[in-house]
Order: sequence, then C-alpha cells, then structure tokens
Amino acid sequence: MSQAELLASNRKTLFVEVILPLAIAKNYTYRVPLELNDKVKVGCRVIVQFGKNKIYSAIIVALSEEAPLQYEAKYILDVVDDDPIIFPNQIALWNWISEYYMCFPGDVMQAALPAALKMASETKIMAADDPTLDRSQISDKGYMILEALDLAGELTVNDVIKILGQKTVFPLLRSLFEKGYILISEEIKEKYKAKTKAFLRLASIFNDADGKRELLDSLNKAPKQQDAVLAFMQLQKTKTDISRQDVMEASGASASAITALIDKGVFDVKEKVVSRFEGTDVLLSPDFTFNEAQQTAFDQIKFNFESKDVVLLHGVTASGKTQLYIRLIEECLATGKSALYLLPEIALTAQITERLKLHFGDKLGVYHSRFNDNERAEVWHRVRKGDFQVVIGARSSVFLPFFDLGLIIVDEEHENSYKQYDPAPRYHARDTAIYLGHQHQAKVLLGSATPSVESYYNAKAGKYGLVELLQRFGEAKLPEIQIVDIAEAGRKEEMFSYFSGTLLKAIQTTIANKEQVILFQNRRGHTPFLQCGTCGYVAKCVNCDVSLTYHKTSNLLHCHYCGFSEEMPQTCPACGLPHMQSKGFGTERVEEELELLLPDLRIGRLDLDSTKGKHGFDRVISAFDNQEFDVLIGTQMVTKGLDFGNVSLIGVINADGMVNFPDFRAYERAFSLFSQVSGRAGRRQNPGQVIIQTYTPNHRILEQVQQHDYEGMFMTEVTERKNYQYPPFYRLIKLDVKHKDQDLVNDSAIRLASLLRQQLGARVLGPEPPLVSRVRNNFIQTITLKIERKDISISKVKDLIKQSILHFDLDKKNKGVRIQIDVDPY
DNA sequence: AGCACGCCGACT
DNA sequence: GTCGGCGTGCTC
Repeated sequence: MSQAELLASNRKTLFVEVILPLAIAKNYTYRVPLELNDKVKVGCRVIVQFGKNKIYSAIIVALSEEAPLQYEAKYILDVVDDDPIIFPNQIALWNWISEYYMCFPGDVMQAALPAALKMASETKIMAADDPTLDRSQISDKGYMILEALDLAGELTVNDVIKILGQKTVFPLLRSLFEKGYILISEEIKEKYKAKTKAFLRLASIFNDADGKRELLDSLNKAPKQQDAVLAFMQLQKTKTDISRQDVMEASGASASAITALIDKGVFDVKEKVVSRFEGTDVLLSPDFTFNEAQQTAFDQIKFNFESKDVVLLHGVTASGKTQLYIRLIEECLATGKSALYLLPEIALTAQITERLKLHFGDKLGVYHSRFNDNERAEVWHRVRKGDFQVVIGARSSVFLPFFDLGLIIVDEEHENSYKQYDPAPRYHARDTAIYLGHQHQAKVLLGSATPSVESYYNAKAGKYGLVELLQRFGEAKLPEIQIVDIAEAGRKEEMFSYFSGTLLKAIQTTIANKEQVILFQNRRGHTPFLQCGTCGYVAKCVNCDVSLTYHKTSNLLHCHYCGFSEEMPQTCPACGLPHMQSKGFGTERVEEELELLLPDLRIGRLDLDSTKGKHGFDRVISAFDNQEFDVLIGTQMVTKGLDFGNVSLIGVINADGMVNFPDFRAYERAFSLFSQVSGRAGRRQNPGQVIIQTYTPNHRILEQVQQHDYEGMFMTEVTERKNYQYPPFYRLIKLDVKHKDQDLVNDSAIRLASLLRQQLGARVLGPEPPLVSRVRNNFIQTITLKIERKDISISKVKDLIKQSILHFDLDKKNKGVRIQIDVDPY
C-alpha cells in the first residue's frame, strides 16, 4: 500500500466483529478509533466494554467498513496483540464446533484459549481522599466499605461482596461513587506472565585482573560474598549467561549475600525472559528398527494415506504402535510440517512424554490440564511461533494455533474421555481432529487396540483406510484369559472375601516369582452404598439422586456427583435401628480386604482419590514401575496405555457392573476395557495371565474377550445397532431439560418433546428421567433424537431443534427451565 | 455470564 | 412509605 492509500484507509472508520468469552448467541460489533485502525487484525484480542460495567478481551473475527444500522457501536478500548493470537483456520474450527455441537462461539473460545490468555476485568475500588466529606450521612454498609478501604487502600468487588455478605453491591457502590466517597476503576489484567530470571554481570570496573584482585581483597571480611564472586568467576569460564541462582548453587551463598553484592555495585542484574520448559539437552535415542509386522503396517499406512485422509490402525496392545507413530512423525517433520499426537488425559504419563522427548527433544511441546495456566499459555505461544513442531496433548490440544499440520495421530481413539461432557462445548476431540486435519490437508491416523465401533465401521465401509497389526512385539504372546464364576466358587466355599481361590492362588504364585499384579475394580471409594438391613433405607445425597459412597480415608460419605459429604450415620435415619450395612465395594475396600488376606503384600492404589495433585498420578505409576509395591489396585486408570514390564497377572474383581450397564455402548465399552486391562499383562516373553471374576460367566461379551475376538464383538454390535437405531447407523442428539422444580421439569420436557415431534415426528424419544435424575438439586428429564443418515440433513435437524427451543422459551410456562444439548452423546 | 430494571415483603 | 430481596432481559 502506498503512503497515500494508507492515509486514506486510516481515515475510514472501521468496525470489528468480535467473539466474547460468554455464553451468548451472537457476535458483537464494535467501532475502531482511527488511531487503532492499523492495529486491528482478524485474530487479535481487543479490549471492549460489554454492558454497563464489564470489560472483556474479545477476539476479532471480521473487519468491516459498514456501520451497523440497528444500534450505535461502542468503541473498542484497546488492541492487545500486535500479531494475531489465533489463525483464520482456528476461527473456522471454532465456528464448525459451535455449529456441529450446537453451542455458543463464546463457549468454544472459553475451552480453546488457555486461561492466561483470557483477560478478565477486575473492578477496583479506592477511597476518594477528600477530608471535607462528611461520613455521618452514609448507611452502615457504606460505612463498612469506607472503613475497609481505610485499612486496605483498595478493594475489589469480590472483597466488597465478602465484607457485606451479600451479592448485590453495585447499587451501593454506585451511590457511594456518585456522592464522591469512592473511585471506581476497571483494570484489565493480562494473566499470562512470561517467566524471568535474574542474570548477573560483573560491573565493568572489575573486569581486568587488577580489578578482580582488588575486589576479592575488599571482600575479605565477607567470606560468603567472596565465595559468591569466586564462584561467579569460575562459572564465567564455561558459560556466558550466569543466573543469580547459578551463583547461589555454585557457591552456597545465600540470597542476601548476593543482594548485598548487587547493592554494592559489584554485580549488575538483568532480568531476562526464560522458557518454563528449560531446554534439557536430551540425547536423541539410538535408532530403532521395525520388525516385519511393523514394517508392513508402516508401508500400508503410507499406502492408504495416498488415497485416504483418515486411516485406522487396529493394533493389539504391545504391538509397537508408538514406534510407528514416531517414525510417521519424523517423516512428517522432514517435509517441514508439524504434527499433533493426541492422547486421552490420563494416558499422558511421564512414560510416554519421556519416550517422545528422546526422539524430538525440544521440538516437542506437551499440553494437558495438569499444566498450570502460564505453562499452557507458553505452549500456545511457542506452537504459534513454530518452536514446537510436535505437540503431544490431551483433548484441548486440537485448539492450539498450528499453522501447517501434516499429521494428526489420535491414539486410543476409542476412549470416551475424548468427548467433553460438562461445560459446553460438548465436542469430541477425535472428530474435531478429523475436521482439523481436513482444514490443514493433514493426514489423520486413528490408533487403538479396540477401535470404537463407529471408526471400525467407517474403515470397513471404505471411508477410512484400515491397517491391522495383530501380532505382539517380539516374543510376547496374547495373555491367557480365565473366567471365574463367583457364584460357583461361593457354593464350593472357595470365595475369600472378594477373591476366588483361583485369583488368590495366582496372586501368591505371581508374587513368589517376583512379578507384579494389577487388580481392577471399576469403583472408587470404600463402600458404594449404605443400606439399612431392617427398613431398606439407602443413604443418599441431599442434592443428587445417587447413593453416597463411604470413603475410608476421610471417614465420610461422599457424593461423586456434587462433592457433598457427611458423617456416616450410626443408626438408620429412617427407622432409628443400628442396622446400617455396607453394600458393594470400591477400590479402598478391595485394598483393605486384600491386606487382611495377605498381610505381607505391598499394595498401592490408583484412582481419582490417590492421585490428587500435580504429580500424584505419575508418582503412583513410577513407584509401581520401580517395584515399590507388588499389587496395584485401580479403577479404569490402570488400563490407559501404561507399560509395566514386570506385570504378569491381571485380576478383574467383578466384571458384572461393567457388562450390565444400561447403555447402548455398554458391551463395546466392557469389551474394550477388559481387553485393554488384559493387555497390561505379559509383555516381553511371558504371555501373562488374566483372571476375570463374574456372576455371568457365559455372557457373550466375556467369551469374546476371552477369545480376543474383536471382530466377533464388532459384528454382533453392528447388527444390534442397526436393529435398534444406534450409531453408526443413526446420529444421536440428547437434550437435557433441567430445573429445581420436579413437576415443572416433567411438564416442560413433555412440552418440548411435543414441539420437537411436530417437526421431527418419531425421531423424538422421551422424555424420560436419566439414570441419575437429580444432580446438584436440579431435576433432569432427557429427550433423545435418533436421526437417520439419509432422507434428512443433519443441519436441517439442528435448525428445527433451534426453532423448537425458541418456541419453547416463548411459552411463559417454561420459565427458567434450562436446556442442554449434547450432539453425539457418547 | 453480569448487571440493571422492576416488582413484592419487613422494617424505620 | 422505603430498603433491599430476588426475578426477567439486554448487552454492540
């Protein structure tokens, strides 16, 4: 652009359409002050005022020269970024998600941006120091605020809410402001802080030999300082940048000794921005070679990629899938493109990241929820700059600002934790990754030992390429799976607490061989419910329609839905008799019973409760890996792609809960869970042994698990799903209707269902109460839509749903009833 | 999501 | 009669 054109364009008034980080249906348009004209770009953050008091950082999604006609646009207050923080591709991805999953763009923005990049306004309140003002006129509450201000200097709105113990404080603050007692300012804070480190330099007068000698002499009476200076001089020989911390470590001098030297002018300090991910100089690992099966699979994957964008790799556990991934990523990087490796959150252990670090060194970025906000923001920036060409991450890494992806790997593709359930956007990371791959024209590889029925179906139908790797790596054989009938064992008096004689004996033999055991019980806590033996009363949560689980560690009853907890009742609250009995058992109880039976065992537990904290999970894993205990008892967590060389026995304490779960996916899930957990047994030469305890030993799914018959499971599932109109033949959309008033929910849900039926007929099922029909004091009714893949377009269906909800909201009888939409709810 | 405006009960 | 509680409806 020429200078003249630039000036001309600068004089035009621009308008920007922005996404606000809120659950609002629309985007909003703001006016750009002329002086910011050349700073506004699509993808940059801007500061805007929204409503009367609130200030947000929003993202520009479009520029325009047309003034809106219906309203007068407010000015944007500032532009945060010089360069776009997100790319146009990502805006398209956000739009796709908000349309496909029927949520607001602001919901997607909330999920996509690391918290540190979402700035929030903080309203600060300060006292107006005008001594002439008479305070005797103000209300008690106003007076309390002024007194607090005298003490603290400034307060936030939250502080005021706390001080007054009430939520509505704005009218009061407003009147105080109007009367001139206080000042109110909105401060917007960038939460992301680059990490800095203090680096030291010797003041220039001490740079020659004489200066150095004089300096050391002068410090004769301060030996610690002298040590520090000596250490510094020593470090200078090998390093150019010497941090304050380096000197402290090398000399043993305290922080105050260094500070004294700085004050004396011996050292100059310079703060430099450093990475939170210190470039640990990793030695790249020696090259590995594929075995024959791997090489064939590798060639097939590449062959399939020539004609297909998505390939499903069906590879049994321990078949060496990770090595295939590594080689594929290497080839992708060689073409100058970057790669994304997705894993379910809990599979992202130190084990797997270390392994990738070995190959990709500091080109590898890691992104998951156990990182803090600053770390996540830093990964974001470094992906955007292209520092990280390989990213390994959980669900939300599909939102990172990639600009040239060549390959996306979705490992453990069947995992349901790829689907986000609770806050919107209720997106599926595998499906989002396929869209993302499409945007970048990248290849997508789905990997699993037990692929989801829909992915396998897509592969069989030719939509995806299919590569099978059904041979375990090296000598390893598939484990032998034994089904134990607990009822029969009981009759023969071979049950010891929850353990059959078979399992108990196997544990003892395994330990005697100095090998390890994993026991799987898919319930955490100690006792899942507590029932009165006389009147049948069950201890339930006061907020939710679920039984309370007793946890031994806290000695309390806990609700796993809302977090409510209470003391264990000694007598039945209903009939008053002391007959409360424990029913069922969780991981804690299994641990306790096993301790009683085999007191010499060293037992560890892996569940949500034992892995709290940033490194909790990795700590338990590595302790087990280092053979600090013999037996690991855990929930599904133990199934997630962990590699333990020394485990040769897996026990499933009770398979029935998984198999009999009332859900169309129950069998598929049970098959994959038992297969995955079995896969933990016997790597290397030892084939390993799996014992599954059950009351229904002849159940079809257990037989298929036993035979390692994925294909058989798939075929029976496909027939069932076709007959009963489930995915992959039909799409599901679930609508949850929620309210605190049970009758209102029931009536409203019926009204909504009938509105939907007018448009969609028999595709609408329900309403019916879900398994847990009350959570956090809200009653729930569920309406399910089954939509065929021909005859009607899915976007048409979504439009009709939106229209029906619009109608629903207009009906005053439905006031306050909330509707939550979940597309593909699995 | 906030926050304002507006309508009803308990207190000066 | 007002203060302050909570319930609807905009916000560029």
